[in-house]
Amino acid sequence: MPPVIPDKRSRLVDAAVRLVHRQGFHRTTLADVAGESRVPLGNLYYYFRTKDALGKALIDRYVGRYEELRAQWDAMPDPRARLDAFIQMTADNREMLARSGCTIGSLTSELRKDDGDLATSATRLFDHLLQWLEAQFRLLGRSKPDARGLAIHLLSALEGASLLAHNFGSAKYAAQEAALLRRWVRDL
Amino acid sequence: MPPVIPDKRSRLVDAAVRLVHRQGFHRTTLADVAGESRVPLGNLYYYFRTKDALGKALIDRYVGRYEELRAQWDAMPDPRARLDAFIQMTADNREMLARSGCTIGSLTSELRKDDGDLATSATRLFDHLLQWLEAQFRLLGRSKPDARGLAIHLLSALEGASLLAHNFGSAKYAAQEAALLRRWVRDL
DNA sequence: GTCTATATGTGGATAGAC
DNA sequence: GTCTATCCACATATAGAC
Repeated sequence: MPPVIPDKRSRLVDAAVRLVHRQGFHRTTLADVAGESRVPLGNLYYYFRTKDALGKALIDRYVGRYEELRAQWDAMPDPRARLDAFIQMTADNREMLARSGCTIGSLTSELRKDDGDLATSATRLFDHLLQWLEAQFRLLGRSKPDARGLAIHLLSALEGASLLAHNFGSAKYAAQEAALLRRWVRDL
Repeated sequence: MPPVIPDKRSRLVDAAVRLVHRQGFHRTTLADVAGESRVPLGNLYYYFRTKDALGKALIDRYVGRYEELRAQWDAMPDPRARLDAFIQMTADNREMLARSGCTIGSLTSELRKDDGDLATSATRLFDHLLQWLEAQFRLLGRSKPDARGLAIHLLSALEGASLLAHNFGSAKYAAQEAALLRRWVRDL
């Protein structure tokens, strides 16, 4: 049986994920994506009629990733352990965060300054995440507005720490803030 | 006496500040900047030989702004009041943050993905800020590593909240997180 | 479905008159 | 110092053969 080679569409999105994270969406050309995935440029247009279409597929890919992670976290019995796992992810990815920042954070920050549909379609990523976080704090007995505030605080702190790690090119910022937030959740 | 018209160089940087904040650096063309500041495109190159040179002037402008703010804050006798004023700035600017995000945060996040000098020159903005914050926490009696961690936490949370406000196009995220952080500083 | 060649538009940058 | 006209590189997108 030959090794499984992902279909071209997936390969294109895979390449786009890597390149966009490293270079940003606007600075990543379709020729870059075609080259990285070893698909001729003209052929790329068979799968994605415009660059925006590729952008949407990129966002869909992130949504899919998030749903997988969420399923893993939801398998844990304790909401506190779930939050801990969520925070730990930032510590685990600290080197990548130092190199290129948070995939979602930097993408939304970039795309929100555009005017087309892409500007709004990145929004839903954080929306899902915040709702899930809010649900965990509610399970810890917090009132609805209180839980919302804590969810925003936690996500803000992690996104900001990723931004700083990226700004300074140093994983320490992500690691240190993650450690602080883990203690914060433990003592809540 | 005729009204004071800022010299062309300043006008160009002023226009760049507005446009880059709204559209991002890469999507802001030199023609945009020339148009906004009513300077013919060819003439712009007399003041800035390359787009990167304009980018550096942009960063210098932000450094200047920050030094003015810092002088105001340092005039306050109490470090707790200084931190409070720092946080309050995010609440005051919440509508602007919802529209275009944090000027420094989104600029550094964008430029850090480039390879030239610009990528590193945006870094110093947060560096100055963190050092000042750390000094305030030290004045509150914290140990050096402790103060550093608190400074990172505070800046992270505010930058993350700005990112969320921008992502959702809603000032609430900035306002709510600022309120939470003011209570946090008060009770430290 | 695949791929080469190319059209089209745009943006940074320069030439050179004034 | 100022401004018009233009060059050139490059990125998105298309045409059309296979």
